[in-house]
Amino acid sequence: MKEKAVTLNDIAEKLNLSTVTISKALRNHPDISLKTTKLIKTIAEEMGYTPNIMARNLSARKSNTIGLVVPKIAHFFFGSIIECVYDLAFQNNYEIILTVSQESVEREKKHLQTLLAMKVDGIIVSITQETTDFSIFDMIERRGVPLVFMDRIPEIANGYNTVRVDDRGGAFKAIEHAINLGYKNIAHFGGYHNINIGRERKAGFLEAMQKYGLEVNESWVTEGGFGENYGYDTFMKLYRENNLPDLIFAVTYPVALGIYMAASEVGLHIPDDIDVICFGNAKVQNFLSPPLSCVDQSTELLSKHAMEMILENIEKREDYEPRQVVVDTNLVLRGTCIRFNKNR
Amino acid sequence: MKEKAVTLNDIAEKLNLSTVTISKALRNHPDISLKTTKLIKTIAEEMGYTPNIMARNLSARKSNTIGLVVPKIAHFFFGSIIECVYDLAFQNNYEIILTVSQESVEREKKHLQTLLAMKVDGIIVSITQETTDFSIFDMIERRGVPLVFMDRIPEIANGYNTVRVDDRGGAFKAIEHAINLGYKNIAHFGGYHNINIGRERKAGFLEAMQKYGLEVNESWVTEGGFGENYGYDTFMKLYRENNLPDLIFAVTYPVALGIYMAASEVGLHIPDDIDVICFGNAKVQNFLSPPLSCVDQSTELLSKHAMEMILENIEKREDYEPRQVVVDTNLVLRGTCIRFNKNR
DNA sequence: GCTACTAAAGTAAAGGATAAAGTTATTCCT
DNA sequence: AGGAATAACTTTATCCTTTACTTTAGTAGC
Repeated sequence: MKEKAVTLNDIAEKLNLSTVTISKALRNHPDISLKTTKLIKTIAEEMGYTPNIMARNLSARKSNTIGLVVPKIAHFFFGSIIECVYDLAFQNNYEIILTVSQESVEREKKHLQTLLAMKVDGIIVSITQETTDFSIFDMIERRGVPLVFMDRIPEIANGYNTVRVDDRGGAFKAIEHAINLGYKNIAHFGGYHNINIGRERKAGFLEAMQKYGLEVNESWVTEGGFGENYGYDTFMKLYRENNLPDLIFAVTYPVALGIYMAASEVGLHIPDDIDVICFGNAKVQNFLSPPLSCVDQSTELLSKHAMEMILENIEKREDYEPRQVVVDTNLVLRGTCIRFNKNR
Repeated sequence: MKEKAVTLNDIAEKLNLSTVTISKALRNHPDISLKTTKLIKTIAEEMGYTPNIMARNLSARKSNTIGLVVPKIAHFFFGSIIECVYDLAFQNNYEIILTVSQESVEREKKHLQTLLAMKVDGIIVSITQETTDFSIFDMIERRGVPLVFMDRIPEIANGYNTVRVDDRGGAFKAIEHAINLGYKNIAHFGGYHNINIGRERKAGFLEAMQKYGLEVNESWVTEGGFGENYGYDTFMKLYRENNLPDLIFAVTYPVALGIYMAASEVGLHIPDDIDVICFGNAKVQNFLSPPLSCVDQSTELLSKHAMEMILENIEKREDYEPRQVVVDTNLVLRGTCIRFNKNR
């Protein structure tokens, strides 16, 4: 019933050659004559040979595999990142082992250990919101496994490869634009501070406000995560207190979606009654009404840099010096935050 | 500089025991006394031992790994599927090797070969829109590798494990609901017919129309894919021809998004001027105005069945009989397709 | 005191592929 | 002709772990 897989040995026996000759021929090794190589390849194809990757990796001490650890999948940002990374890996003949921490520190640690055990050639990781113990990363370094932090990076990342978005600059860009339109009463629904993206986006917001001498209303600067509920609840709270700003800068687009929902529920119209802009781009923003403006962070660039770094690090090994890359942002203006309504 | 990984042998040498004893102890084999087992585990921990999964898999002829092939990642439906599958795998101590075909037949084939080469214990696959050559799947079967088709399944799936959504029933449910509201002029922006979900959804639409004796306007039943552009373009075409229906049933939610965009562009209001309902649920539908009603297909159920089948198939091997599972759908009513506007 | 059995460990081989070093046979150079 | 260089293979060792079988010592039963 079950067909046994064809091995190098099977081919070798059939052709009365040694296993190694087969192996070399299939890898186009110059040791083997063109004629023999051709013959071997034909027969291998005919017999339906597929290499045993486990055996190959074990023997070659190289897996052509990169581990990827992300906190979430069904999320536009990470979905795009993953897609890009997979694409680049495919182009470079690498396999990706994707693992998902679901924002859980224990899972993250377990996944990293698994990746080490699988002998991946390198690891790209976006840490969870709560990662505070970095000993595992030191261990990875000591093992000599190339490592790149992407987007979500630890506080002390010196000596590590990092690729991140210019969160602070992006936030600054957005707020500066809003201020130039005439906005003064600006709120920031911010993310958690223990993660760089939360801190930096807030910092950019504050920087812009300060630069233009605008007062920051404490009750308008909140901290509460990255999800729809947070946006919805915070908006509702301010609405009930009759304390709404003119513009809200949301830390992520789901937070902005929560705001859209709340606004529509209480009959306030965006962008006339209250305006919104957010950090992070997603396709759906085009289909909202009004289409949501945002600070775009290029997942392509992020992924490209991360892959380039990891591949270079894998190739050069000891001779490689870790780099810190910061990717620039773009302000994408659609139907919000494009004019200041004086009659508010 | 680089720390060499600790192997069973290293522990064995340190303790003056044989490698096998260490291996057995770490796997709680009854051959080894409790005392020795404890000692070995302590030392192993101390030395920072991590098993070499390549070697283990090679030796044990089992990888505890399931291959997953999907056409897309950054897509709500597949994103959710993947997330669910990963979750279930984690709970069952399996690893997932995810590969993405990007709707390309060649990539799909290559990925399947890679998964075979990696000696995964089973494969779950959602085929591309264009997969017509199924010989590779026969090969997988002959190799005795458990296989489950999920959501997107081949035409002739007898003898294979399949898990799919009741596309026809779901479509029927939606159209029947609409007809009961009073709708008569209903269009269907359908998907490609060479894939089951395209065919079946259309069949459900036609079935409902026929059951209630409604005429099907040929120019309202189109075939063109699953993306935003298709929805947008088709709507615009009908609009220019002054040939818009009262309700459009979109084959996917991106198609519906395209319709939303087009409608807003030409100043038509949903759901009063023209109404929409679609197949497929996504979080963002709640944040559109009006919130988009749809036929919900449970990714949890789909994934759960697929994983259960593959795990059972892996365990029972030869004694296993392939199953065909059909998952039911739910009509989720939000802001569209909830009343029929007579003044149209 | 002898056989039978069990507990706890060890030995050898297998698993499939690759790296490094070794073997022929042939060609080339002077 | 003698020696080096090269082409085309083969041999052997290695990667690390597991499986199947064997050994050894000690205990129980009669």
